[in-house]
Amino acid sequence: MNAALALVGKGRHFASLGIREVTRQAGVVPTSFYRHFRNMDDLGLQLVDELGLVLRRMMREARANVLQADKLIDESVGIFISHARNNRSFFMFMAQGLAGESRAVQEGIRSEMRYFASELANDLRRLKVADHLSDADLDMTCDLVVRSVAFSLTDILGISPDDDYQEEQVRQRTARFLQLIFVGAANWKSQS
Amino acid sequence: MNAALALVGKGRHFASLGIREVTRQAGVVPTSFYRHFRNMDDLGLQLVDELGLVLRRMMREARANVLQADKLIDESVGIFISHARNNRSFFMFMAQGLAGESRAVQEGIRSEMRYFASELANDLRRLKVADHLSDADLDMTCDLVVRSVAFSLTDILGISPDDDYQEEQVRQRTARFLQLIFVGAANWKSQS
DNA sequence: TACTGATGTGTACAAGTGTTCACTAATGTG
DNA sequence: CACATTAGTGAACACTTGTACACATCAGTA
Repeated sequence: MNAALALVGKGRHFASLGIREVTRQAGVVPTSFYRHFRNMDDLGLQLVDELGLVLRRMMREARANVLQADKLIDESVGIFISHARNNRSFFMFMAQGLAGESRAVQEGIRSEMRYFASELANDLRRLKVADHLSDADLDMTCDLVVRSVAFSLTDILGISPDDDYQEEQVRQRTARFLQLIFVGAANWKSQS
Repeated sequence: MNAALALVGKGRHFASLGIREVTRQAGVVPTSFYRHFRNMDDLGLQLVDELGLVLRRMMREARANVLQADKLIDESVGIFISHARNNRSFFMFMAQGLAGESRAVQEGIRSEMRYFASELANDLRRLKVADHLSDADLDMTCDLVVRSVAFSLTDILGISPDDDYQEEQVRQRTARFLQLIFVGAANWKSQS
């Protein structure tokens, strides 16, 4: 799994990886592959599971650092970007998988995102921001937030890892997207 | 190019296509490939160019049908979805390319989206909605709109082409995303 | 100690891969 | 008409690919 991630991190697309290629990168003979996975799709699915762990770690860190609703957005975006930086390959895999060729992987990632969005909604309920929103509308808002941040992935991963200027640009743009969405949510009339 | 698109439409990922595979689908001998393209990346780039045409056609139709700002959102989302339906393979290619393995294709699609967003901004300026927004803020809003719609691609393309119920769900959700964004824009205080 | 389960190794094979080269058929222009 | 350009052909090359099978190594347990 690390070998596959490493290749993805080097710019390869997961869908184009072969068993031999992965085992070669892992420093192991091709046949060993079958001791762990039935095929590449299977490996992809297990990567999605690990991706879930990464996202949960990120969420935990965000909850620990974002104490008041004040700097919520900037802080969260910052945490997200630094995680995307430190787990570059994982997030690349995620971005690829959203339109990948394995339906199962696709659905897995989608489901991780839904979970993430629902947890975000819970946190916002707890923080008592957006009390005027119905549950459904809050869920929708969080869904849109998660999607927007996820889309920013393609921005972040597209720039060189040490281009601090461009990274700052992405950070600001993403934060403003979220601000725009939250302004929308604040003025949203539920059941309109 | 049609052969490649056809394979993508069948669920394959562009990055995993080979020259022989494409020429086989095209009913042509592998060597013929080199008469038209230098390699698969080259083919991808030319597909991006054609994608531009598809998007422009879509924009033209939208401009013709959306006369008043009244039903703007619902109408536009409808047009988008019907185009995504009729050019399924093209939009699949687009969704894949955003995180594809060819940096050039990636950049090409990104640039088409930027162009689309800027045209949208111009249209909105012409319609005199959002007059209170600075140019930069309107651009940002349109960028977010285009991203959200683009993300919906993965929703639409994920469902079976004749599942009308799910398609209607996606249509409504996408429309509500855009409404939320526009409510945000309407209450946005520029240069805040 | 002997056994078992998990992991890794070599060898093998049939099929598929990208790319080359010289050749052919059709097209439209001078 | 002759000629150059374009698109397609077929054989050949050296690799790479997925997968199967029998075998080796090691950990831990009874």
